[in-house]
Amino acid sequence: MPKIFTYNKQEKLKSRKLLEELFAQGNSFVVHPIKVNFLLVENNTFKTSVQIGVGVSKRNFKKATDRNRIKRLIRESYRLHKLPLHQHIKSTNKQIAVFLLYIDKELPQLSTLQIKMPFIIEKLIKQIN
RNA sequence: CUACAAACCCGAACUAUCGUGCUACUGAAAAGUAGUAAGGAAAGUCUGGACAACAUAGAGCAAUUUACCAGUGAAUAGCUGGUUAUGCAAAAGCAUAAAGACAGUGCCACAGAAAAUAACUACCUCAAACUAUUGAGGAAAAGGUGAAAACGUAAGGUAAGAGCUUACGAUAUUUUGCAGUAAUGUAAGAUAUGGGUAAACCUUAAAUGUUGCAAUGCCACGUAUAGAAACGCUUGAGGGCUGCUCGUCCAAGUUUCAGGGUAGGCAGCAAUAGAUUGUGAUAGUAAUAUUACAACAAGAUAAAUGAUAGUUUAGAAACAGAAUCCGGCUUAUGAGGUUUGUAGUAAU
RNA sequence: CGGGUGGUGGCGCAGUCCGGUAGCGUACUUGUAUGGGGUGCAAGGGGUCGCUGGUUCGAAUCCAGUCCACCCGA
Repeated sequence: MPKIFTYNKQEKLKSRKLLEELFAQGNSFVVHPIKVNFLLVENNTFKTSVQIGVGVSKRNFKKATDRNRIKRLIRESYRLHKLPLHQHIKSTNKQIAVFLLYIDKELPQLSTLQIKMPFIIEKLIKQIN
C-alpha cells in the first residue's frame, strides 16, 4: 500500500531554472501569513504531478533555527493537506510548480497553519481553473 | 548553615503513530525492511594549521603582526606553571600591564614665569644713580598655576644659593656573593638622579610567498569556426594569481565593447582512516606526552532531525542549526549538581 | 565562503587622519514685520557622538570586544 501523507525529495521544487521561471512568469496570491506563487507547466517536466518549495525571508528572521522551524511547520501542514490538490492536478493532465513564502514577522503556531492550509489548497485549485 | 570566590559536570530519557536525509539489503518498478542522523558553542570569522593551485615561491623596499621567564604543542596572537608592577576586594581571589623615551622627530589645551638646553616675582654681587630705579652678572632655595615643575628631610656650606658636601631615605643602572634552569629575589658595594606620551611616528629583535574547496581535477550539455575597436607578431603586446622596483621565465596573440549560450553531474567530501573518538594506566604541579583496550559515529546542495499523544522527573522552559576538515580565542546561554578555598554564625 | 563601508540634535550631513570649544543646513519655539498668512530679520531650546571596557591628566576622535544597518566579489 503506497503512502499518502508524504513529502519526499521528488516532490520538492529544486531546479534553479524552473524557480526563476516561476517568479518571473507565475501567478501569485496571499492567504495570510503565506504568499503562494505557482506556475502550470507541460506534462512530464518532472516525475510527480506537483513540485513545491518553501521559503522564509532572512530579513524577517535573523536566526537560522527560526527559519528552519517555520519551514518545517509549513512542510508538516502541507503534507497533511495536500491530497485534494494532487487529485485535481491529475485530472487536468498538467503539472504545477508551487512556492510557499512565509511573509509574517512572528513565529507561527502549527495549529494556525493547520487551519489556513486547506483554504490555500482550495484557492489554488480555483485559480488553476 | 549563610555569603562570596575558583575549577568542573549536565545541556533530558522512554514508548506509540505519521513523516524526512544518507547507507545497506530486497524488488522489474512502485515501494518495503534495517541501521544511522547537529553543538558546547555548530555562532562571530579574531586567529593557527591540514589540504589544493601557482616560478621547488628569487632580492630589496614597503606592509602587517608579536614582545617578562620556562615549559607545551603540527602551529599560533593559544595553553600551563612561575616572576615583577598597578588597581579592586575584609579575605579567598580577580583584572590589566611588562623590549626601547641617553637613536631621532613630534605633541602636551586652559592656567602658569616656564611644559624642556627654564627664570616672572622675590634673593645676592658689582656698576650707575641717589632713595625712585636702571644695567651687567650669579643662583635655582621660597611663591602661586597645573594632570605633570627638575629626587625627599635635616645639617654643613655660601655674597646668595644649589646633591655642592655629609647623614638617613627613595628610584634606576650595575658588580660580587647566595637561592633559582630562568625571569627574578636577597645581602653588600659602586654609579647616577633634567617630566610624560611608543593603544603618536618610530628604533631594536623575531616572524609572515600569494590565493583560497565558489581551491583544484574530470565528465556531460550548449552557442556565433560570428561582429566592432585598440595594442602587438622577436625592434616583443601581454602574461607567469605578491603593493612597488629589480631580476628571471613563458610568449603569438591579448584587452575592451555589443550580442549569444550554460548554470547539470562525479571526485575533492566524511572514513579501515586519523595532530580521530571514548575509557583506563603511567610520567609531570599543570598544559601535555606515552601506552593498553574498544569504536568507526551527520554528510545535505532551495540544503535532511519534525508533528501528535502518553509516561518518568521538582522542572522540560536557555543560547542556538553542520556545509572541506581540525586546534585555539571571543561572544551568547535555563534549571540543577559536584569539588576546593575564604569570611561569618551556631553546635560539639 | 571571502572582502569592505557606515552609526553624531526630529531629518540630512561636517568634525575622527593629527585627542582638549561638539558644529552646519533644514525642522521646532519665541519675538519682529503684515489687516492676516507666507517670505524676510533677530533670539532661543534640543545631542548617553550605537553599546561595553581600556590607554591618557583628558576620548566623538586612539585600542580591544560587541550590536545594528548597508554594499561588493564568485
